[in-house]
Amino acid sequence: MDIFEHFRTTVSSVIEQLVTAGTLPEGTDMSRIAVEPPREAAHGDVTTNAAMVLAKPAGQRPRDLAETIADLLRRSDGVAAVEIAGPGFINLQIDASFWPDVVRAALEQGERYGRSDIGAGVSVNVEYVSANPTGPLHVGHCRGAVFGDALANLLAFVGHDVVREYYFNDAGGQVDVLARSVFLRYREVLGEDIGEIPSGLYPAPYLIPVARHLADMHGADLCDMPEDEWLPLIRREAIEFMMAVIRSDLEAINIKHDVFFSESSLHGPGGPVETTLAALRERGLVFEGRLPPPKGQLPEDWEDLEQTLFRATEFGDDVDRTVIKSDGAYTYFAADVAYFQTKYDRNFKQMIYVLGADHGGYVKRLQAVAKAISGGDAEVIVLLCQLVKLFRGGEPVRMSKRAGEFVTLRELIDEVGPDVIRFIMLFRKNDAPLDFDFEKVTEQTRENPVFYVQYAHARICSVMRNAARSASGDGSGHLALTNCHLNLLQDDGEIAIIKRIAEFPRVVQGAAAAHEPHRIAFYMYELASALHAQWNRGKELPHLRFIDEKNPDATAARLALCRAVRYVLSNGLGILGVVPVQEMR
RNA sequence: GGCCCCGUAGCUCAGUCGGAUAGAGCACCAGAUUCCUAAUCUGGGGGUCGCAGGUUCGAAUCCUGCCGGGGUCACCA
Repeated sequence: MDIFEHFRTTVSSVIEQLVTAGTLPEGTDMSRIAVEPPREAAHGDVTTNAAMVLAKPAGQRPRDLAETIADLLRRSDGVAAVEIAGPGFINLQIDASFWPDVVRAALEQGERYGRSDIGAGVSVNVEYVSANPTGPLHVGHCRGAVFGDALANLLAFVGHDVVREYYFNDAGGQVDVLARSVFLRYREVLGEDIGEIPSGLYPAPYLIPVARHLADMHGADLCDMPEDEWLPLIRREAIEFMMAVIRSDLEAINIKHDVFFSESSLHGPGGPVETTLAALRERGLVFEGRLPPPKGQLPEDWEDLEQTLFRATEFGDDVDRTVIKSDGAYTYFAADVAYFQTKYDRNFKQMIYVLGADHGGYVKRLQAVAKAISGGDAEVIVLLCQLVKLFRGGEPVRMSKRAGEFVTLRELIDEVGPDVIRFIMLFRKNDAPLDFDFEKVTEQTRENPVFYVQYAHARICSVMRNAARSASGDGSGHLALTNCHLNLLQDDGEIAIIKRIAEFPRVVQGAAAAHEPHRIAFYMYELASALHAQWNRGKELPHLRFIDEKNPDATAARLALCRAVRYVLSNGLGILGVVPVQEMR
């Protein structure tokens, strides 16, 4: 039950009548016609700009054409009144008999209400987090993690086949540094005095447990090995250990990936890196060459070296990108190219990369790769999350990554809880910066939107519990609720809630199309607001209370409405990955 | 210097593929609880949508230029 879809159809059929009548030319473009909720409730329930958009092809003034359209709309089903306003808006007032259908649809569809199939047939790969396995996740990873997860939920909700993917760099210098750092800790665990951790190695103590594990398994054996023997062994152990830590941190904020993709699996003889680059070389897109010096300030140690390059400029990038360094090693980007190829081979049509704002420079090269490999068949969508600034009581929290001092995601979860983190992170557009204050977000105050929305859900649950106990409320069963007299819901506040419910599918589709899960969070807030407002009206006007023992029929209808709201809250919070709590005390 | 993002109420932010009188929370002021959870609600004041042009029936939204803030800029991961 999407009323806007319904009335879009109504408007379309009216336009077709006008085409048949010759008022409008054949093949009139209807794509610019909007059928949507007006910004102001006073303007009716549904509004369309059709007359203004079609005025030119019709050769009429907007308001004159609006009159013609309005006349036809007046005769359509479900339309109670039609008004022309402003420069030519056509405002529809929906027949009161329509609203019960909205509630009924929400109840019947329940957990499916708001879902759609607009994404059917388009498989999407959403890659997010993808932090290196060299340490636990910290707050810097948090926003992208939550955003990516909610986006994946959202896309799945509208019918996409979604795979949630984590790409981890287990090849290259960083993980060797990790292994050496662990080796040092290992010797420390065995009783050796290692002194200060040399610069260039990871100083933080989170590696000690890995070292202890190694000591348990191997005793002191590794000390006697040459580096080229212990390094790969420790590296493997350390990566496995860190990935386990990362996975469990992610689970603690309700995030689960479908695929953990290893960078090193791309390397090796005959592997994707080799074959992908070879194929591009065949096409002349990978070649030996030199790069112009970088613009602006020239780095001290810049040298004009011959490298192996990917011809990114042919696909819209600013410069060609190195795939094999002057020392013969592959760049990280070379693995990226091969990685994209594997995604493309897995038949994804959209590859979404959720990255931090500091990776903005990667957008063009990733899109260039997509164009080169898929020829435009698959699309790379890069979504950048702005950084999060941490505060405590208004004071910035200082972090120094070099000294190993940073707030880990785990600490954040332990202190404020997953729901607060997720909702706050999603209650903002992803490309806007975010200040996160430990103290403010844990206060259960009115300025905390998480509790506001959860409270609405808890309130409904409370009403249900009370209704189940009282004589009038035995109709908490599903069928009893859908068969009750929903046309008794006539109070302005009740209608306002129903209108919100009616918007949900549209909001979900808009949010999905724009890749903006925050729209769901704001919608949740508005729906909660409508519910709280109606609750409070019952204080002054007892006959409007959800449970009115003198009026069992109205009570049954309102319980049905509550249940519908509960489904919407629960479905929406489900997309955000926030738990719809049943009780708050 | 090149590229990307941001600039909306005192503060933090929404603003639907361009729509009507630009919205919400906080803060401030005035109210609401014998009664379904006051973690709630009702009312009030508060705006040069950074600036200047352009596109059109119509611009916070699209285009150009400028101002201000942030990010990023060969072989690093």
